[in-house]
Amino acid sequence: MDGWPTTIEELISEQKRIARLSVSNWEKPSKPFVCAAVFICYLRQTSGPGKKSDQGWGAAIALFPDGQVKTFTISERASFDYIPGLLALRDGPLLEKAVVGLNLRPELLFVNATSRDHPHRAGLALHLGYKLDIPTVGITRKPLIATGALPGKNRGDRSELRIENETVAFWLRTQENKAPLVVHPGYRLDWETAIEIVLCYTRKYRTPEPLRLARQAARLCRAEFVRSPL
DNA sequence: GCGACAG
DNA sequence: ATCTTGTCGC
Repeated sequence: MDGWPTTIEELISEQKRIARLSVSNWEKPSKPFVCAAVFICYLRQTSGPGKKSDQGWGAAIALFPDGQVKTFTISERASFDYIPGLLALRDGPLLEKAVVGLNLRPELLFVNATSRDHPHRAGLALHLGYKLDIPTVGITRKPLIATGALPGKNRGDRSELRIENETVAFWLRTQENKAPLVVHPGYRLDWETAIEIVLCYTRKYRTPEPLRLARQAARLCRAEFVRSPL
């Protein structure tokens, strides 16, 4: 998509700019709303971190209040190597195309990336939300640079993740006896709302339902390609 | 200098 | 992200 930095220097400069933007907090609607998620997976046979030109599949899904699901998938080669802190160079354009392909404006979007837990306080969940002007919640398996003690063992238990004295994300236990995940308040999200939303969408599984469905869709798309390549 | 490092 | 092997649960 348009407007994504293409060099390390451009991205860092954009991250610094996005980090200091001031925007109003999103308020969770009192009525049911459309929630979306976007996910990218890659095909790679080599080991080690992802490289430029790896074939990738992006899937965006919208979950409607009545349970209906709308899906959009797209495949493209990676635009950059994977470099921690610079994920936007690799995944930004494809993530945006996938969400735009849904052809609707969700109230909220889950992204598999950090937000304030970032060297310049502008991880990809925040960046993508800003670019699309959609409130975002970032979900990752582990922090990027923030640190903090693990949460308690019960669903809903949480603990702060900080960079120096600043709280940037939270460990959150969404299922008892399962590994916690990291909740990153993204674009226009305050931490209380982010945690409330994640608990809302994790009644049955550890991963928020929209993100689970997007991951499933992306992997299914990849599997179909592997079965019969063009 | 060495290791760690969202996906 | 992906890989690999085993195990548990619906």
